[in-house]
Amino acid sequence: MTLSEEDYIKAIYHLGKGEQTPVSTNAVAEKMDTKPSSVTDMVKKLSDKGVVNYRRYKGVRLTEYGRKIALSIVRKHRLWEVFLVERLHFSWDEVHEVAEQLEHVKSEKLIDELDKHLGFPKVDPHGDPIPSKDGEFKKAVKKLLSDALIGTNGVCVGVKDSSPPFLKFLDKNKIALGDPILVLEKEEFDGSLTIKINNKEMRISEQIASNLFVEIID
Amino acid sequence: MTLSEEDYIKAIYHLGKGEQTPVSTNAVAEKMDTKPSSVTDMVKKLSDKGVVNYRRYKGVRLTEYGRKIALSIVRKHRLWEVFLVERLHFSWDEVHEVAEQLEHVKSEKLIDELDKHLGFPKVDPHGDPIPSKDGEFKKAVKKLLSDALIGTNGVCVGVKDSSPPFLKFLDKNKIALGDPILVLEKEEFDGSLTIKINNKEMRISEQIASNLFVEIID
DNA sequence: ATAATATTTTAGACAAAACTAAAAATTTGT
DNA sequence: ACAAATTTTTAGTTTTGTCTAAAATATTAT
Ligand SMILES: [Mn+2]
Ligand SMILES: [Mn+2]
Ligand SMILES: [Mn+2]
Ligand SMILES: [Mn+2]
Repeated sequence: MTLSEEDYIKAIYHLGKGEQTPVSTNAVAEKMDTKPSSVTDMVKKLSDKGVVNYRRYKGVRLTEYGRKIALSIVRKHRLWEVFLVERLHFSWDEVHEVAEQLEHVKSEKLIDELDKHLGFPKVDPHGDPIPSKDGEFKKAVKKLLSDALIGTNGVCVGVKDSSPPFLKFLDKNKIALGDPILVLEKEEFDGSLTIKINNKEMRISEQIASNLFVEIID
Repeated sequence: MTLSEEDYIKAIYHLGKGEQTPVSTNAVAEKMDTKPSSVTDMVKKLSDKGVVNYRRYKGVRLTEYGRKIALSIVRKHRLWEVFLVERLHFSWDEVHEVAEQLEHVKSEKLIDELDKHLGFPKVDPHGDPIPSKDGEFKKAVKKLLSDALIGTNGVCVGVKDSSPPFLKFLDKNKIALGDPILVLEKEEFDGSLTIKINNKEMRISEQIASNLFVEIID
């Protein structure tokens, strides 16, 4: 697979979360920052290669083969992110761009040794699970903080939005993965929450809460 | 610079060892495993970009700017090689192909942190010097073992040929960088040498000797 | 149901990087 | 010096991945 093909495969994978439903041409174009016509061209090529199922005007879905490829790229992306943060002192808002390049380096030995070197991590710096060599990975049992009821006791385990602005906001407010969170209050009017995190009370907007994953520990 | 441009720049740099003399189109084509006509096209483009000086039929030379770029690519290549060998258990004959890809990853922070992480190594696994961030590096005072006189006492510090077959041969014969070497005999007829290495006497062909660098310690 | 709107595809063009075949310039041999 | 051989460049294609503009299809609203 070429670099470009790999990026398309990854985009289709991420957009097709739930799997079954086909992904629209426009959605791919938006995510990849290209034009829909370019997506159509590429999708035809990927279809010829057996990577996706495609019927015109009906959207596109990864085949089993395509899913394998997607998972291997995601695995590489996330392992590199762990490496950058844990070994090279990158902060979690700086890794994405570099991992975007590193994920395309071709060498099975490289990625297996990297995995071993890092102690077979299960999640990346944003709390996203790292697929194993054979493409398996557990869908973590996490829910959005914005969906948690008052009194919920949990641990912060991931972010939905991993854009630098959001991650920097969390850093600034000393919210990190692994932190225990208790939901104290929920404002009906704007959905904002009062939480206790690291023994400190703070109020966060619904926009923040809907981008933070927690694992409930009841 | 694109990946392809970077590979051309690196090739021109390596071919132009002594600096001054221009590099021929055919030489670049051979090294890059492409056709001379492709080289001509690329060299024109690099000339437009100010990376090389080019006059048709007269060959090509890197500009000062081009040399900077070349050194930064060589730096990345060699630092990654060190990483692969020292941290990921690659052997020295496996690293080149992967470093060939990693050298193109764009991130100044990445390479500076990698350098730090590795303890600012001075040479790569083949004994080749690693340029510093600002493009300086010492031309090691090494000479070919085949040029050494009888009685010479030295340390093996590098290889001229770093192809897997040669490196594997050295491994098999327990010859490694850092090993002390004493030249015992030199056969007039075929140029072969009898050397003492690691307290063991062995005979090596002139072809081997002419691809091993030693630093003399007299 | 039909018109308006939005989405998707097709057709045609372009830039990057490669190739082949032929022409031009240089180098070599006598 | 001049012919032969070699090297290098030019001209014309090809492939990959992109784009714009226009046509086709699907969706939504009246
Ligand atoms: Mn990518
Ligand atoms: Mn991530
Ligand atoms: Mn390369
Ligand atoms: Mn090397």
